[in-house]
Amino acid sequence: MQEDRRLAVLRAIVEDYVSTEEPVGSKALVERHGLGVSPATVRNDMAVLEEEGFITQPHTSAGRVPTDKGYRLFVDRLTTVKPLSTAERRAISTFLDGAVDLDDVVQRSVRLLSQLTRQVAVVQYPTLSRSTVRHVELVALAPARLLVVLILSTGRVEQRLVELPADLGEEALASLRSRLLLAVTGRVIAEAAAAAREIVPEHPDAGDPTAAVVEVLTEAMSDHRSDQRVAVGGAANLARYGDSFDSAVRPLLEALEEHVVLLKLLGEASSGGTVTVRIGAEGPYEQLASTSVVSSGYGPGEDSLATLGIVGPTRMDYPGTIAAVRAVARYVSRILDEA
Amino acid sequence: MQEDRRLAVLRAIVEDYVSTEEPVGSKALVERHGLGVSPATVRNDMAVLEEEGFITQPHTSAGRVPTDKGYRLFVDRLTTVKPLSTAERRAISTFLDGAVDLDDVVQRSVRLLSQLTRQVAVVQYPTLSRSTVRHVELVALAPARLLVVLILSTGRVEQRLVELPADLGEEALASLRSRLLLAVTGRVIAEAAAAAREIVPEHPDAGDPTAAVVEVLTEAMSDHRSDQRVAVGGAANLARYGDSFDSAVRPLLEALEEHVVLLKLLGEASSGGTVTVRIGAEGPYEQLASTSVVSSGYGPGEDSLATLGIVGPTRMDYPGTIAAVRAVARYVSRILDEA
DNA sequence: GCTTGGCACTCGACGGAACGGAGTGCCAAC
DNA sequence: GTTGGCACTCCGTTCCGTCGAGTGCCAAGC
Repeated sequence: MQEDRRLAVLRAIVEDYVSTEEPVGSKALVERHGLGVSPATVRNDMAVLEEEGFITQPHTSAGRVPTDKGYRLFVDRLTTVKPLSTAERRAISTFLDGAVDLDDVVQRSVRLLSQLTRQVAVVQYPTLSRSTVRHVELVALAPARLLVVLILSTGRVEQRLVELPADLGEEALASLRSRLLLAVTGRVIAEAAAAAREIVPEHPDAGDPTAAVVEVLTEAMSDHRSDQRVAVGGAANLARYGDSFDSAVRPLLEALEEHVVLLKLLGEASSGGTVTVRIGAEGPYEQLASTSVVSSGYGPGEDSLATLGIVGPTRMDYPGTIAAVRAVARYVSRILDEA
Repeated sequence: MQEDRRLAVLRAIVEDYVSTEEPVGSKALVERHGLGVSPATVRNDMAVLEEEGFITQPHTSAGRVPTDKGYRLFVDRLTTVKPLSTAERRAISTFLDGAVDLDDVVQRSVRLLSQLTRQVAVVQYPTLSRSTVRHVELVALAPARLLVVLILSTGRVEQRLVELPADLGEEALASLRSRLLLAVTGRVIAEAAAAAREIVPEHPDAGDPTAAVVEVLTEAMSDHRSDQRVAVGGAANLARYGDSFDSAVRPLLEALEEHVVLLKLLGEASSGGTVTVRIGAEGPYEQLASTSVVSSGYGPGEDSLATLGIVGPTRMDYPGTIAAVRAVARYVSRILDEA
């Protein structure tokens, strides 16, 4: 079937271009891959592939380069699963097993991902929104100064300082604490926030602390700032771009500073451990038209609490990258499961 | 005095080279600065300056470029204090006053510094070592699972999970908590850790939690990992390097990933708000021979808890950068003072 | 004793011409 | 449908030649 061979040619072009970074010509293609046909035949196939928009030539009489559409087809239909090497597997487990807390897990994941893929890695901190409240603690730092500590099922701890309108006695504190606990523990934060707002002062007077504490607590729960935290690593890998500096590296470096942008790039946490690939101009930012994003949701159980992934040039080793992202996402999920 | 004029020439060379990025010649120099002498005279001065090692020419018959030694002299003796514009002052206060907690202060400082100086900014999180323990809280998450929360005078909160050998009753928990508080609150962490280690189990048996808790707590106190946390921002400014990519940007990007390296670069926190400038090869890393570091200690009161600063090319606007770093360090210190 | 104008010289940057090579498209033959 | 042949197209490189900024030196001037 010519159709099959054309796809084989496309695959070969993608693979060659990814490894050599140079437009690939018909002759080299036949030599490096055992296609069993002559360069002329490949040229015919290439002409068709170009007509269909899967490849282009940078200029007449140069080799061919895959287009976004070409990469898309390659990723969707031509990718053969590339199992990680045992060395890589071992690297993942030794790297991540040493983590001491959530923060550390995220930090290590970023580092690991960037080293495995040799790309810029981005890991979103687990979102608050779907997590539950494990505990609330009120700590009196001074008579009229309270530290509110909120502990979530993901292991994240948020703390806020509250200045009270008046001094607070031991028993008032204990009472407030127990009522708070009753209202919020075990609940998903959205519900917990609602329940907290239901709490009314026991002795409504000017000095009652309830309102102040509840306000701070619900504010901490719905604080979207914490939803948007991400860790970034491996920016040094950008140095490999070398050429195409202004067009590719500069906007990417800028994007890396804007965590909001990064989150949008990573996209919705695809549930169930599926890896999402967004190629070039498919993404929402014009300036990042020559970068691709490979991302996956992660989280304990079946849930996807957050997303992690890498950002790199459209010309990247998709099979290897996808395998690495998937493996890390799974491993991190497992760690969160255990915790 | 010719000596004075020579210094004026050096200053002019530095200023011109910093703003134009090109070797500066005698003629252009006389034109742009009102030196009141002829190019030929300037050439003679330049020859002397070159002989003394303050400037070089990239190649014969090109203009002159300052050497590290030249920048050093410029910074030490020729810098006129350059007050910040009111816009900049306002930017600093509006930017930093909105901070909600320590983490936020650090994040905002990095951002602010990188925007003010248009360089890569680095801010070290306040060190634990000189801070005191404000509070310790033990939270029973489950009968045999304890969350240890350590609150320090800098506002930093460290938390650790402890698995206990056996279940723990209410009163045993309360007793342990109060004994801990007595031992550690108000003390500098080194002393606090020592005091904590003195605590012996009340009822020494296999199930006693004291040992486990104390171990985790002292470990958290002496954890140097937290000493070494830094925030980095403004890497996008590296894009302005453009030329000299491999020689300058790549090693710097790599250094930015290695927080240990960054800390070494920032150097000892110079106390008392003095700004330290390390120029080119004066630094400890060969690969960063063409970058300079401008840093300052900061912290509440007279202490320097940590360091902040910027990293940039040796060819930078030293007066402006020094002013910005100093201003930010002072402002951050003031904020920490108030907290 | 500096300072200055003059002058020959150096060397990189820039631009155009020539060349080689990789790659293509097309066509006729199989 | 495949293949070999062939003319053609450009790109990248190299090789000048020119231009100009800048220098160093020297002799004259203040």
